[in-house]
Amino acid sequence: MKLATEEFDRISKALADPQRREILQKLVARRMNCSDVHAMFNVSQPTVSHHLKELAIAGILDKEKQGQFCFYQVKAEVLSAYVAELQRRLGLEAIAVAPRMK
Amino acid sequence: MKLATEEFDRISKALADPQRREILQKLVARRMNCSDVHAMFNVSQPTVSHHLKELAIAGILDKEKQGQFCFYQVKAEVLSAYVAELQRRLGLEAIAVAPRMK
DNA sequence: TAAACATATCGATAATCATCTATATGATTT
DNA sequence: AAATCATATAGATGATTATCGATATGTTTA
Repeated sequence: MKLATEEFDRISKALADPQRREILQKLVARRMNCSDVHAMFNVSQPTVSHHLKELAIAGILDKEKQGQFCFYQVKAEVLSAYVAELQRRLGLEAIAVAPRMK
Repeated sequence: MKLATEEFDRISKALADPQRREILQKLVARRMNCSDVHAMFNVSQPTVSHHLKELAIAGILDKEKQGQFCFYQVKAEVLSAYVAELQRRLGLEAIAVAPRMK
């Protein structure tokens, strides 16, 4: 999966706010709805909703409506693609460690 | 090398501005002084100076004064540590990373 | 159907920040 | 010593944004 520069920059921005980063980390652990997230932090419900929207727009969260609830979960492929692209731009090479022959 | 949360967040912010990210990418390719960088972009010299300072404060650039010139170069270990920490926080499989040979 | 609940949107505000011009500081050169 | 060059700082401005309270919208339950 290849990220365009605008997508890459959007994700970088989404990760740059500490509150939003913390929310994202909670969602890495498990899929949650908005009030679940809200219960974990000391910010208002609209603020949580806003951050979730930003993360979703950046493409790193999936939004799934179930009745009155709205579940969010991380899109691991996008996160992986982001990190890979970041490594490429920073000149860091991923070293694949080959299993030793026996 | 282990990054504290404040250092991690500072780096995330430093990477979040596209102009600053582009400057950083140029410095990944080679060590440069301020006017070299300035010559590559359409922003004023003070703006370049500001971005270089932010990157240095974040700990991802090394600043070395040589006479009237001031050379900046990336600190690959810090970038590696950042990416590793990012992967950890995003729940991505940590793979070994190393600075590219030059 | 009315009340309660979950989430999103609106509009406002304060803080942050990217950028500029002008200028200061310090080093080299003539 | 004066002029020139490299970089940093000061101060201002406009844009972005994190946050809030109030409210709208849509869903479930009593």
